[in-house]
Amino acid sequence: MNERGKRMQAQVLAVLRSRRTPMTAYEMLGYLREENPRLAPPTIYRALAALTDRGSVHRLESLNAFVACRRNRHRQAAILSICDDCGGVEENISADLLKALSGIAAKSGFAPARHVVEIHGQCATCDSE
Amino acid sequence: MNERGKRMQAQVLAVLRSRRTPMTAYEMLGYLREENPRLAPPTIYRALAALTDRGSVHRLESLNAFVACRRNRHRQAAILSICDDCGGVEENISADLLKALSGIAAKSGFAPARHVVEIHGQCATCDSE
DNA sequence: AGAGTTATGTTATAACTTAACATTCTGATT
DNA sequence: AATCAGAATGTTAAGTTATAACATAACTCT
Repeated sequence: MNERGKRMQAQVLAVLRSRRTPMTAYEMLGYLREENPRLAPPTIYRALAALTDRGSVHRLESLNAFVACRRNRHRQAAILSICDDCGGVEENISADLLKALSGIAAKSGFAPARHVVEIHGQCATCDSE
Repeated sequence: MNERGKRMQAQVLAVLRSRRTPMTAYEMLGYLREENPRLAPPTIYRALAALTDRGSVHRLESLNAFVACRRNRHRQAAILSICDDCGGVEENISADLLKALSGIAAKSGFAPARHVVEIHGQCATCDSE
């Protein structure tokens, strides 16, 4: 990846970080177009692919949306708790749980490569309202 | 739900069951249109919504696709192992693991309501090839 | 500066999903 | 059996999410 690539990824990441709730690619596109009106979806998706590969961004499969990682540098899959009321996302890491999940899949010989763990519900704040 | 609704859901479920790999809504639509050419997406999506509510069908969030449930009548979330080579999906149930996941989320006061657990990788057959 | 690589720009379209309202079917009631 | 309310599908249209394919521009290295 070259300087230019990093710049684009940094911009996308900055937009994502400016919010604590998930954004869709098209929402990001909206923001970034204020500065660069010619920006097109593929560019965003390419930056997002790089960022998620790197672990700086998590893709929320059950929302088709993205959040910035708040616990940088963990290389494992995160357990993402998604508040269906406020949209907030909490990130948890648990090597043990991931291992347990892999174990269950592996009982039949399955070789796990990537985990998707998302929990929908209400965050502490919304739950107490 | 009335007789008519059941019929449509049964048809959709039958199509899904005829395959052991996931199908998208449009693939199902393709099949069902052979008999009923006027069938439109909303009808499929409505049937799928009912079937997933009921637990007869699982939605694969990370694929935007659906599979028939092979272990009927479990009310808990399934742990779905998805083979990225052959597309096969294995279903596992583990109340303990789900509870452990909920526990992790609950540490911060999060109230879990629905779990999404999908594991990508290679099934035993594909892994040994 | 020039060659080769890599990323973005651009256009177009594919793939997935739902909104909104019309119509038809169903099942209960009289 | 005729009517009617409710519930589901039919239909049209559009919204949303994602990618293919090729052109162009930027970057890196020598």
